[in-house]
Amino acid sequence: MAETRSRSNRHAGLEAGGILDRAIALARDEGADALTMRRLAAELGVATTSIYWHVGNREQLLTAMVQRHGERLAETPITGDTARERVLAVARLIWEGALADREITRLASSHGLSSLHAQHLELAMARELQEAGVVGESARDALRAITACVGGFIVAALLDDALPTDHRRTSVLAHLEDPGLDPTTRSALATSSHLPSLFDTTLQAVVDSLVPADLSANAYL
Amino acid sequence: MAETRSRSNRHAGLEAGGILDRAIALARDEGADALTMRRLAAELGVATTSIYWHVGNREQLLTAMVQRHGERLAETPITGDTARERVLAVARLIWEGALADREITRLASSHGLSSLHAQHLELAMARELQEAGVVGESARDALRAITACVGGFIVAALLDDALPTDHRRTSVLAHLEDPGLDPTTRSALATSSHLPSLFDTTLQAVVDSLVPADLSANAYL
DNA sequence: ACCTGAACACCGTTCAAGT
DNA sequence: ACCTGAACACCGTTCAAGT
Repeated sequence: MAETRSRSNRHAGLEAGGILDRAIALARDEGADALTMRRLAAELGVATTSIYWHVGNREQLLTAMVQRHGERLAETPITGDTARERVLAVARLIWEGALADREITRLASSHGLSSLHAQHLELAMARELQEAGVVGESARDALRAITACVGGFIVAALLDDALPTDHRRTSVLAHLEDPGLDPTTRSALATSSHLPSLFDTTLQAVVDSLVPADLSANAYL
Repeated sequence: MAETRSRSNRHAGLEAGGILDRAIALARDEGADALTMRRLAAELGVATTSIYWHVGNREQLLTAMVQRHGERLAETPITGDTARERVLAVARLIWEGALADREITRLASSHGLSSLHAQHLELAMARELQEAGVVGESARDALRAITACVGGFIVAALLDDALPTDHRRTSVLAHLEDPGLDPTTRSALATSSHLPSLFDTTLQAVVDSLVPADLSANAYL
């Protein structure tokens, strides 16, 4: 589909890294569904089976892609004055990173690879939690709860742009007849929330309930 | 695979409802992946193409399945003394319902049908929010935030039993070398959280941040 | 070591044809 | 109106064979 391929590719110069980058680009540009073994091979100008030699089967390909993409997400530095703020900042980074490359996120989430995708950012969050005085099982639980909520908001956001100006609107609830439901609520359900700010206030509440307030507010001084 | 089929099925007595129930049972018993058009047809003792006549293509089949299953989930009565408690009770119902038939939930979530799945329970939550004095855009946002977090916990729980005693443990974080990370945290990360209680405390915090405390505590008196 | 084409066992979907 | 079989255009994967 993209490159011309010489009749006999005795040594095509393929390497795992290049294949993964092509796969990531293909999924990002043409959608997660476009990433088939055959299509990717065509994009690389190579026989389908060559991919198997370098990166293995489809599941292994997806895993390596998500892993690679996730490492890049964790390169952004974390800002914030208190450790508590930095915990929230990492949550925001996971959210923004996932939404920046939605197709990769979609791929990860539909194959149970979301935690692998956010792996490195979760480690950063573990460090900030520790700075905030949360360690051991509390840290594990806090991490689990925060990332669960972040993940939930991410899939909510992905669903929102899946049905853009579709008839069955943002909330399926909108057209479910119900007496007794306040008419202002009813009409509000037909509109969409501003997810980024809703994300912020909600995650704030979750973090506040899990990490103690002051303690190490100035741990760096 | 299941029934014998008479050579000429001039009138097999198929109806949409029966097909959907079979499909739900098949997915629940043999896993979401087992639900193919061909397999379902075999289960019904009918030609593959018959399904298309009654319920349409695969996407329409899945939508109708999830819809039907979701209606049944909403039959459980909601308990709780205050409206606030009942909001939380509905959240727990969504969580428990999703986990009771994981394969259906998996099917719904991987096809962007989660909100359709929880549709009726979300309506119930909207009613309880209203009882708690939350209406209009606040209700819409509260609903959105709560269901996002609930959804996040659900996929977290689904992932947990996807890798049961696998080597790459509950948290992929466990084997990510990091100096500076507290050893108690490090070893805690290799164990799994008790999700049900973590769900409760977290959702409690989310609900508390979104619905006012007293107001209609005894709205029923 | 690296890459190929052929082949296998699946998919979802369409459609003309039967009763 | 309801149901069928054949056919089409895809999949992922294996494997013997080439260089």
